[in-house]
Amino acid sequence: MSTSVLPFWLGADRDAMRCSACDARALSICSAVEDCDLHKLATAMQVGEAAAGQTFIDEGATADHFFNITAGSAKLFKLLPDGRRQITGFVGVGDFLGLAVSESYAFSAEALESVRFCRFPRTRLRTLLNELPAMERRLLRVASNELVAAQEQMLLLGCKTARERVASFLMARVGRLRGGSLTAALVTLPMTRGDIGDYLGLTIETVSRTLSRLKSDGYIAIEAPPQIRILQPQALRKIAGGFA
Amino acid sequence: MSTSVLPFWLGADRDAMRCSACDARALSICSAVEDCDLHKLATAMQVGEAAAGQTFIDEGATADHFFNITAGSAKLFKLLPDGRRQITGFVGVGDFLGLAVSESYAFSAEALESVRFCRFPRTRLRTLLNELPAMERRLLRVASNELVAAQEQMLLLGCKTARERVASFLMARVGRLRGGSLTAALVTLPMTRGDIGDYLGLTIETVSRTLSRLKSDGYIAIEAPPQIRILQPQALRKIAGGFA
DNA sequence: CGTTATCTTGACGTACATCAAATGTCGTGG
DNA sequence: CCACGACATTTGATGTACGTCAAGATAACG
Repeated sequence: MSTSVLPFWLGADRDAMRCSACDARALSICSAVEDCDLHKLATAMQVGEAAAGQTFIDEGATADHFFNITAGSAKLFKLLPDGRRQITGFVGVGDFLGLAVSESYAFSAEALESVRFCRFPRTRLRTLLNELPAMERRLLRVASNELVAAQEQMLLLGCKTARERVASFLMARVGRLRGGSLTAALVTLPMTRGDIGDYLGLTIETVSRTLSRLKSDGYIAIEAPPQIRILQPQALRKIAGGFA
Repeated sequence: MSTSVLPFWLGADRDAMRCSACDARALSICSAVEDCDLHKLATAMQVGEAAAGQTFIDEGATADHFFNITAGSAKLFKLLPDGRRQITGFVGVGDFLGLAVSESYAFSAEALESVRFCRFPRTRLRTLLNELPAMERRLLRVASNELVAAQEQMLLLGCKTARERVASFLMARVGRLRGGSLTAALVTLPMTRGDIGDYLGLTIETVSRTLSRLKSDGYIAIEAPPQIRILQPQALRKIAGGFA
């Protein structure tokens, strides 16, 4: 159901300019790299893309690359033998994938919308990090932040009610847009209800029902899909935090 | 309910020998530091301890130290306002705490058995890492491994049944002892059923019932507490993996 | 050896899952 | 532009795994 190699490679190995013009640079770990060092990155990397729905990292496969998303978004997930799925996160422009130290990838990645990325062979990364200590520092920061997010997600999965989970999910989406404004906000949900369910440890139906309930309670409004308007961010924040 | 400062400090700032004689050194990030550089660690660190049941890191408090466990074990957890608790992990000798980049700790830590540790001011760690790049590399490895473990735990909390969760927990305990032998193994559970429950997203009663069931099914034997004998590791591994 | 916390076991309740069907949405081709 | 089919979403009816409540049993402790 999921093995897939990339459709084609946009060979850009020797195009050092590519990095300096990259949309994602300001957001990604590459921002830790000085202009004059960019060629070291550019020569090691390959650019690729995956169409919506395509799996471009396979859990269990040999982990020979690190990925950096430059366009689009994707979902990361783990599977059980009978098909049960846990989505461990959604990633977008600037996000970094494949930190795992082990031999194989710990999760699969599938494009939500068409995704572009650049990837580095793991073999070269070790030497690359030695040459670019700022990048290593940045990686450590990224990993630490992800660890905090993972712990927050454990709290959600282990303790929270369906209502609190959905509220948490929506508020996390608001937070990633701007600094949690107190007024109404519009969030985009590029993933399906099924994806949200597998991320929150709920079923499609429960996600749908819970959203309907939040709507009828006046907390949110469902706009032209895939958008949702947060009508009462502060109240929703309280629900998400487990106060209600 | 939990604020607590350490009872006393075993002042050892100028004792550079302490590190080279440390029990935990081989297991911890300190193993990445050469003997000749140990004094850099020793001068920055403080040694402390916490009695069983004592909270020595408070979620939300200003995160001004990094911790390294040198003896004993502890549980890490997050709380919701109404007291619901998610234990995010158990740590032991050699484990490292406080990677969070933010201003405050993302979790609390409470000693299971009497704990000894050394801690480093966050302010000094930045310069310490610059002087000791091997330590930074090691930290990145540690963080990456924890990230993989966290994703595995999300799979557990989001997808697995009570039976699968408890089996996973037991097998993880076996794995940390030796390389998952195929014969019977003895595991020690220094935490209460309540702790296990809060770690697995279950109640005390469900943990107890599930253990009883695994016992009556012949998978495990309950020895003199706090020990459990794994009678059928391979079968339990399958249950943990979601095959049963 | 009493006191208290932890663990086990049972009876019952419930939040969410499952099953099922109606409704809505989108892409495709006539 | 509209008709059609495939799929996502919503909504309802029912089932169940696990939570809650309660009572003993066992172990830890001074």
